Amino acid sequence: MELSERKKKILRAVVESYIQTAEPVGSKALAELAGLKVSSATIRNELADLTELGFLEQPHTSAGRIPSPQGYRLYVNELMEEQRLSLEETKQINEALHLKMQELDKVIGQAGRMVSQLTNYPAFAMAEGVRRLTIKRFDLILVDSASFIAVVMTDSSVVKNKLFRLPAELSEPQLQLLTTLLNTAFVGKTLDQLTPELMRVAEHAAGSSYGLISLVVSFAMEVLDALENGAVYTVGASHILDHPEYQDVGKAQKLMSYLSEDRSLAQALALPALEGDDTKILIGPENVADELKDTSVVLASYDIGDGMKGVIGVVGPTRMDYARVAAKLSCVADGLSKLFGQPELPPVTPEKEE
Amino acid sequence: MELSERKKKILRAVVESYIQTAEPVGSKALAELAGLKVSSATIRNELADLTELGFLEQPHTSAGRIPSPQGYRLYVNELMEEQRLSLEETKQINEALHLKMQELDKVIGQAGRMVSQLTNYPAFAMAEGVRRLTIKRFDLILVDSASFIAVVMTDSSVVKNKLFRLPAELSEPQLQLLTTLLNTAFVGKTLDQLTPELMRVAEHAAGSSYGLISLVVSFAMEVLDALENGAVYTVGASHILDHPEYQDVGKAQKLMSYLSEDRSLAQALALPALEGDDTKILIGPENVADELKDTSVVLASYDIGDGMKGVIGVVGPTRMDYARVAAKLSCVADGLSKLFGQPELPPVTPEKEE
DNA sequence: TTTAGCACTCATCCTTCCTGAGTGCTAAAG
DNA sequence: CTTTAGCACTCAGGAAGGATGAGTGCTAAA
Repeated sequence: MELSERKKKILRAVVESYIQTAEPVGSKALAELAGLKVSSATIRNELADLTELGFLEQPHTSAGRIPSPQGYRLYVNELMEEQRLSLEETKQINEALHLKMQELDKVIGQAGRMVSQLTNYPAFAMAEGVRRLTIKRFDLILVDSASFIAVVMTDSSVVKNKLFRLPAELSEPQLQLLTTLLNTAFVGKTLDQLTPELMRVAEHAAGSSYGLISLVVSFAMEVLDALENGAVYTVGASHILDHPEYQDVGKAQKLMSYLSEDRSLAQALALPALEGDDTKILIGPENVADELKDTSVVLASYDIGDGMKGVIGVVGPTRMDYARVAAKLSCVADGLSKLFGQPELPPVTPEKEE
Repeated sequence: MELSERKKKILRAVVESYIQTAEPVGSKALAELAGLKVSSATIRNELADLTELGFLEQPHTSAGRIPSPQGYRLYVNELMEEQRLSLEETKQINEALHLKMQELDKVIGQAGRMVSQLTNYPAFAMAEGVRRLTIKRFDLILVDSASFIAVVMTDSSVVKNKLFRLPAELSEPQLQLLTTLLNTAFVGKTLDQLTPELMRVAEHAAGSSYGLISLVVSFAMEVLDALENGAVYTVGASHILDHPEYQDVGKAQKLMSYLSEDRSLAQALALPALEGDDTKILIGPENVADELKDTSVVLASYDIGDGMKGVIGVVGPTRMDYARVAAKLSCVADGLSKLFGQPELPPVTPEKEE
């Protein structure tokens, strides 16, 4: 059943007023606000209908109405005006993106940080490996005679490194040998293909090198594992205290500690994120995780390339400025996609001196 | 003027009880608790003296006493029993340290995370460069024909990398040339020595390579800059909500947002951290930063080697379990110092398979 | 110097009351 | 059939007024 035009207009007014003020909205206020030329009594009748249909709720008999999750859903789907960011803002975001994106594996975290700053909500960011990753290359760099750094690069172009110290001297040629060995024996293998047997064989070929091969390969395995199981970052959790729905410290604490459990957050949001491809909005009970049943989540995903997908999102009370958040989020996601998709020219700014 | 033995005993009892319960302590409770064979009236007299001397405070006339910052100070300096961690605990911490310490530049952050988990307070971690850093080595790794990764290693053995994309093809030999050029022209230079002129000269020697030299060197400069100006990490800010002194959301929010301003935190704590070398305790108003005037900070520093010093610490209400926190903190700091100071043998555990 | 006793203070809790925003319903008007 | 005015009703939230009890300071006796 379709709602009448007038009902929609009223519902929209309720949602938007409530988003702004966090106070239940009454019939009188609506009569002025909604731009309808009817009396508050008429509005009351309509409100009663909307409540019965499940789009609005009443905190108590003598209070105004607030949107129910269903109400928000309708609003988001049909009533909400897509917010356009000004060119100015878009530009700012993109500049910030270019500036901040340093190391590839930190992109995810930075993206989260940015989104949180932009929206004033807690944000999270994660990456989902769609395919199995492999090691693309090993480099061993001598630091001094007793230590070296292993640099491991995956086929998704993430580079990680670790310092190893050794009880005995190590010469450049030895290291060269090891590097070659590593590169021939282990490159192109997925995590499961890096078996202990393989390591034993390589170890043997290397002769007596204190089990270095195993050490480095174990490190590589950890790297692959971490990447495939998608690290999650949450940023700006303290922003939830900005919103009146979390004036109750107990509530705030519950949500916060849930947000800092990166694992569960990832599980709860991985699926929805990968379905659609534009921004996705999950309102209150639509979330699978119990802890999120009365919060909303706005997600956007972007392509990192090489079968990796990044997901960024925002968590907040159901009373969230969906239009604004969605706009910003999709701007960031777009920016990131472009950042990964297209070659980065030496930027126009000629030379940065400070 | 020295306090009498009995006064000290009472002060200590007040502090310890208050640390546990967060409730003002009354004379009657103390009479039983403090193990003194005197009546509550006597205690009352002593309490009155201690209050007059400034070691205790009264929230209001008919409440018990709570320690003043001065009281905590005396407690920490003279009365507190150094807490020893059990061997079990020490071992656990050290194991966790070894397990978690992956990439060198992430050590700092991880250390903070650990401390926060261990103490249930928000923690921060930072590194202070005592001397100027230089680049030790450049590596350029070809990803595909249109992009490469620059790996930069500083003389403090931190390795950072960044992906560069290019409008045109790039061959392995070209990259080799660039690498050599970078390594001859820029290695061993401090940040200020990497002048634009130097870059122009090198650029010229490289011929037409789209200004790649500048790009890579700029990246290196950013790395040096970031390292020297000590990144700060704060972790577990949400823990402050665990403590009753922050039931007031306004207060909690203020502290939280201060904690997330990494810069100011670093400034406020860099100095004290570098002075002493064991753990250092700053109580309430002893902090320079206004925002920390009614919180306490416990700090420990450790040597990263190569002129870098790491600082970890914990922030909490003045009513903090100083003994416990200090013990854990110094255990972690010791562990880290050892980790950096001594060669890491291939650990005893023969082979980790999961 | 210590202790018992007593009057006093004051945060906290509970109850009660009041106010006002907002409702639902009814009956008249359009 | 829809809209409106009017009115009785509900109920959260704040203000005001005790009552409670933990804890104090002081005094006078041991």
